[in-house]
Amino acid sequence: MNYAEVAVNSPIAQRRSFCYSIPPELKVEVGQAVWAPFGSKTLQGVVVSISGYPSFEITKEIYDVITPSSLLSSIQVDVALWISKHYLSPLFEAVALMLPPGFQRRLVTFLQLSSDLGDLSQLSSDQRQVIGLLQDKAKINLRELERKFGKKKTESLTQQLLRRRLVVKSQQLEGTKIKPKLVAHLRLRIESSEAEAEVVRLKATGAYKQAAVLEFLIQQIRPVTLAELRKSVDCQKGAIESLKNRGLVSEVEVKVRRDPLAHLKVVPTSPPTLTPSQEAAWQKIQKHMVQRHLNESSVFLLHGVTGSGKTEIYIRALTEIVSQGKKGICLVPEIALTPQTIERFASRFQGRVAVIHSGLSLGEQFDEWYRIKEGECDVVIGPRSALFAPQPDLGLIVIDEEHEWTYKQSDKSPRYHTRDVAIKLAELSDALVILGSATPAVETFYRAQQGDYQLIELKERITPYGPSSLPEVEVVDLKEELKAGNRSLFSRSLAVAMNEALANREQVILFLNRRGTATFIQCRDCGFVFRCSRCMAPLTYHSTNEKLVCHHCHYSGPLPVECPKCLSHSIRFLGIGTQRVEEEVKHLFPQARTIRWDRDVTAGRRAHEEILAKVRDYKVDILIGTQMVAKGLDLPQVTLAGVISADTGLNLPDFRAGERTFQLLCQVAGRAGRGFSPGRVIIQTYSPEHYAIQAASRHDYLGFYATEIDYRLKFGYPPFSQLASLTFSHTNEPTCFKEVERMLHLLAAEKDRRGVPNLRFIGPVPSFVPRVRGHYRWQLVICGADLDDFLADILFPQGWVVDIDPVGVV
DNA sequence: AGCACGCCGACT
DNA sequence: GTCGGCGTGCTC
Repeated sequence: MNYAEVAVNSPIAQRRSFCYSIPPELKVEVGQAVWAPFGSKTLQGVVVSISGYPSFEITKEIYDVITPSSLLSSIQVDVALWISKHYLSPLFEAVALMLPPGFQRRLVTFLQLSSDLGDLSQLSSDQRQVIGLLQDKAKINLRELERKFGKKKTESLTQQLLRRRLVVKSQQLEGTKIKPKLVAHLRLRIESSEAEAEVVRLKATGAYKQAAVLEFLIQQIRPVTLAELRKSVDCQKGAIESLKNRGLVSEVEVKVRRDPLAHLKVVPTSPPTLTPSQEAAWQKIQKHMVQRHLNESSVFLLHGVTGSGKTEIYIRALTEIVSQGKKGICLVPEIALTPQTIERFASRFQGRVAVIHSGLSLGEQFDEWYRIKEGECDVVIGPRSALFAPQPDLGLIVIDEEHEWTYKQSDKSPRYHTRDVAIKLAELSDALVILGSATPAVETFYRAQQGDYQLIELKERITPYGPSSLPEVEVVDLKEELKAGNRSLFSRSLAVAMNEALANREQVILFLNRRGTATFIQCRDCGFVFRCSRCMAPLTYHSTNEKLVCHHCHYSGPLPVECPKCLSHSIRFLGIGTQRVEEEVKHLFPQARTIRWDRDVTAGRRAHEEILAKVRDYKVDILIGTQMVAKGLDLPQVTLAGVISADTGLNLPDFRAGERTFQLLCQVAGRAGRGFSPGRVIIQTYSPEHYAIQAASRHDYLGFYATEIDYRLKFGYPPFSQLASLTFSHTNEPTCFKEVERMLHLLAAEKDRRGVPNLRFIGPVPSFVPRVRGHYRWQLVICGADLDDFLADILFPQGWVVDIDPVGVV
């Protein structure tokens, strides 16, 4: 008898697997999806290991397999186990990252009348109503009753009726959400020689249309769709019908692939010639790819400024791995997953590219998943989730813009970091990793300096017009502007530069860092800040509908006329939004055509594309936007980039604030001057002496890194330690605080008991957003050398969110 | 999350 | 006495 360790889809299973015996008639392997009895239900699960001995005294039998073969490779299973262990996430959630789209199906509970209806007297009116409903419908979904009576009420009602044996419960599996797409195709039902004879006969009787259809089908090797037929043959439905009726052709349902790239016009391109600096970088990587040296790291950090041609190196490396009979995954930030990027890869790996992103329909995702699993894709390209594509024979993982914070999944469990999981996956697959960035994360660069990764520099910047230097950056001190009596959003330098650019018919980007407190509203007299009553987050003013909006819970309310605290009417919009900037631009430069690019404007799916096209086609002079404009845009005509205020991000209570600001400013600086004319960048700030701003103005990554790493060492922050953020949320604030205190004492006691050195606790403090949807949030941060072992046995009750290696506000 | 078991109040 | 309330504990 064999036994399987199964990760079951139950919230109580948490980080454990459960042991089941494998009935002899079932063929079960690691990575396979199975139905397993669990308590009173049957749940979906995935086999994580198989052994000849049970790990539990009383085991139940696996009920059935869900799929005939494995869905996850054994390497993927190992990665899931690692994710669950390292990020303290439920095992099934880690496994679920790698399951095909739409895999998870729930059990639906139904209620129906029992066969012998007993005593119906002495029932309450609600109970009688339920019986009445069941008499009408025979079977009723418990969810429907919940909608009618509410959750609590339904529970007691059903329990009463069940106990009286008036009704019985039954469970049924929710229908599949996705099916392979079937399309009607036409094919010949007779031999082609017979069909030829038929054509002659049809023509003789004057049925030219039918004859034409038949002639067309004779030439086809495989069944064709009606649409394909109509492209070549002009025919009506009647002609096809009569051919079908006479048994000459038949209609068959053929499985077709929903192809997300179908609309792209992909022209095959040949590799461009590399610049000398690209060539040098590529030689180093290629040498390692062709002949691996065991003492050299298989992780590369490709450090190259914006526009230095990193993408071409990725493509060369992917091509090389494909030529070795292996496959690759290329991860890009979601925002960079534009049609241009996809086209570029698609044209180099003709028909062998799979794209995964949130914009795809579930059906498209499903089809891509199985196409990848079948080994039909040399390269999978997508955002962080593409790392879990079922790519067989994985040889290379590329992570572009490695420092991007969106590579960390923070909003839901598992709270994994794509870079760290990718390195783990590569290690288990014996694959290579290329991390690329103009501004590598401090942790990454540190590891490269330590020799854990191979550092490859790409120094030269190239544009479509040849090599170019980085734009000249001017830092403007806003304190000086105030002294000079300039109260406008634009410093004198920026205003002059904008005027010049507009006069030369050149384009301008205005960048706004809107994180933190950029758009709040304050009373001028008493300093009262308008906040959301549910979340305590500062409210944002939207001039389009003259309303205040909470960006956390989407509360929306009218604009107040007076301060609720001091009744003053001097209410002022502090901080700046893109709307405010646009208004001021329109006021100062009435002739300029402006466009805003932020989350509010780009609600639609194609909005990004439309805005980009407008800028490309010179329909716009000034582009105003938030973080989004800084990322991945290649707009050759832009010669001036202005940062309205570099400070907002600097003042966040986060040890990475400096790093984040530096990265953003470098990205903005990289936007200007990618074309013909040299670019120019103006950074406005109240702290011009700050090292992040100074270094960014000199395009000096190494200078920034040197200062930053000293600071990290001095305060014991990563990479010299590991962090974990523990957040507890509760509707009652004292309860919330007490629980966090309790946890702190528990952890401190555990630290002493085990004698763990170099472990410190920060907090308890209210979270950066102290209240969300009526829940108070308190936070505890742990900083230590190795948190995996320390946290492994700590029990976190309901309401705790544990984020290992967090990014963002810590 | 559900469902069992188990221990106390309002009834036949 | 019993029916039925919901507190505690378990699910391979």
